[in-house]
Amino acid sequence: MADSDGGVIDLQRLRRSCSECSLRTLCLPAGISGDDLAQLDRVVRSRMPLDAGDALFHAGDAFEHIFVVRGGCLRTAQPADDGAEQLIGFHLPGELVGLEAISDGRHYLDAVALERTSVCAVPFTQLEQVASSVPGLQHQLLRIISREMAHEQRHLVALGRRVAEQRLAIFLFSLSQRLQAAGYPGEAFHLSMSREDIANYLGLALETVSRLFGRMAEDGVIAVERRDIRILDRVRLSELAGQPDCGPDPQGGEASSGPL
Amino acid sequence: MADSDGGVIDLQRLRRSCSECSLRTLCLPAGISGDDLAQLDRVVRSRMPLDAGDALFHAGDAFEHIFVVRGGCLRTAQPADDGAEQLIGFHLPGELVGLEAISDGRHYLDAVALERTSVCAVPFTQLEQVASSVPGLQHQLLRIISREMAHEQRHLVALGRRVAEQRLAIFLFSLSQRLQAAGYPGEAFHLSMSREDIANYLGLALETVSRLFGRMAEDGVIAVERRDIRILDRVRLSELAGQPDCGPDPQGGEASSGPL
DNA sequence: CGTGAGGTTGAAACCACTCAAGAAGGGTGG
DNA sequence: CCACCCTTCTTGAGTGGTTTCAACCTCACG
Repeated sequence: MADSDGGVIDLQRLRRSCSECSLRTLCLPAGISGDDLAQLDRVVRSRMPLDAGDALFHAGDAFEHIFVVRGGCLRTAQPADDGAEQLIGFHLPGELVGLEAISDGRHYLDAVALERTSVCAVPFTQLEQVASSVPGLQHQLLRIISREMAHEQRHLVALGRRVAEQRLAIFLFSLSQRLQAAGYPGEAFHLSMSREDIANYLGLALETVSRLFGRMAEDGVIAVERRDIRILDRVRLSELAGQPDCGPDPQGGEASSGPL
Repeated sequence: MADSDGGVIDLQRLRRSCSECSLRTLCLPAGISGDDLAQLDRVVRSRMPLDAGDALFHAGDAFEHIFVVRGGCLRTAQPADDGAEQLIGFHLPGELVGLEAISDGRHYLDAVALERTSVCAVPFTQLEQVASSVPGLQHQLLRIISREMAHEQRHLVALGRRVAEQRLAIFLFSLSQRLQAAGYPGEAFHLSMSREDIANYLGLALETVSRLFGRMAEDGVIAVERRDIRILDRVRLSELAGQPDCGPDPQGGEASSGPL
């Protein structure tokens, strides 16, 4: 999703602090400044970028860090005995990964980069300590966690639809909104995940996803060229998704407007 | 789920403190004692029990409290324009409700009691304040939130299965484990939700759920009598669910064992 | 004892899945 | 630069599980 910057490893970047990060208003530092931000900065560690296919963690690994996606895209999936897996989430810039492992102290998901992806690692124990002394950080952490739950719940809504086209519409609509929130164009974007991943994510066969892309393109709702998507008719897409278009013109419908 | 105690409103009970609550080891007070627990106790408010069908909150309501189920069962659902809704979760004793509304400051789900249900209400702002001064509470709050995310993710896994029987098996298996965690028998229990709710929760038609109960009973996996369920063959149920039986005999399989 | 909500059961239609083959890149090595 | 391979995606045809529509049952309740 949205090109990670070039191929050269920029060591300068790895040292970049939260205060200089373009995602700071979305991420943990939101609403924090001065000395408090410095405290946070001291525990956050940038990591070397992951290449596509690289794992951030595996099921069974000890839980030590919360991760924040800074650029690129990750997928988390629950492996099954027979090698099958269920895709749990795609994670875009500004989003947190690893929260579900707090309670066990151990990951039960695999997290893998779908493209060149950079993340910040936040040692959980230290994060808790800083959050205790910086109420603004605690608040922002809870806000972000809540946002992640809302993402998951939209995924649940998608999977609950019986008609495959609705599921895909919800997926595309939600992805568009999340990309926009992360500062990328929401109308035209590149899918970093395969048809197979989308199918798994939506509980469909990959052939169905492929056919659906074709049909939605025929209908003029979207344009598809391999993994490049352009939303041509946002209203129709939101109708398919069964959700009010809370896009550029949020017309005050407070009650029924879903989560991001 | 599990009878809420009688019908008489026990005012004494409404004043009962966390330190006397049977759920305290599952709930926010876990690992907290003494003066810290007293601080928490001061902000937690028991509520008059809800009757079946009563709403705890509606989509559109301002978010002010986190709720903890003390007894009974709640369902949360996302309403849609056309009156349809997607069921998001069932909430058993010891579980939190309302977390997804933190980020918006507004609920977008409806929460309704499925039977006579008592809850504690925790004003969120005050909870944050106490959590700042009581690190153990902050930690426990994050642990519980993580547990709730794990519940949701198991729901995702269920909805991702293509075969209806697997979805129902995962639902029953998961419900059994959660009831056990809450201190109720996990082998035999009463469903407080209708077939329609289960179907909605699993993305199926209610007739399919009905037929599935019949088939699983024929196969000797469970016994069904109206809403009373008894698990007869836990191994076969867990196989259907596609998950190792992490029941009474957890055989050390760390990596592949799913969340609760 | 009527009534209605909730649940079961049956038959037919349909949508999505499976199996299968082919097309379209993208990468590698000669 | 082209040939080749491999992965990914598309497209087609047939099958089957789930949905839909409909009737009937059962129990709780007034």
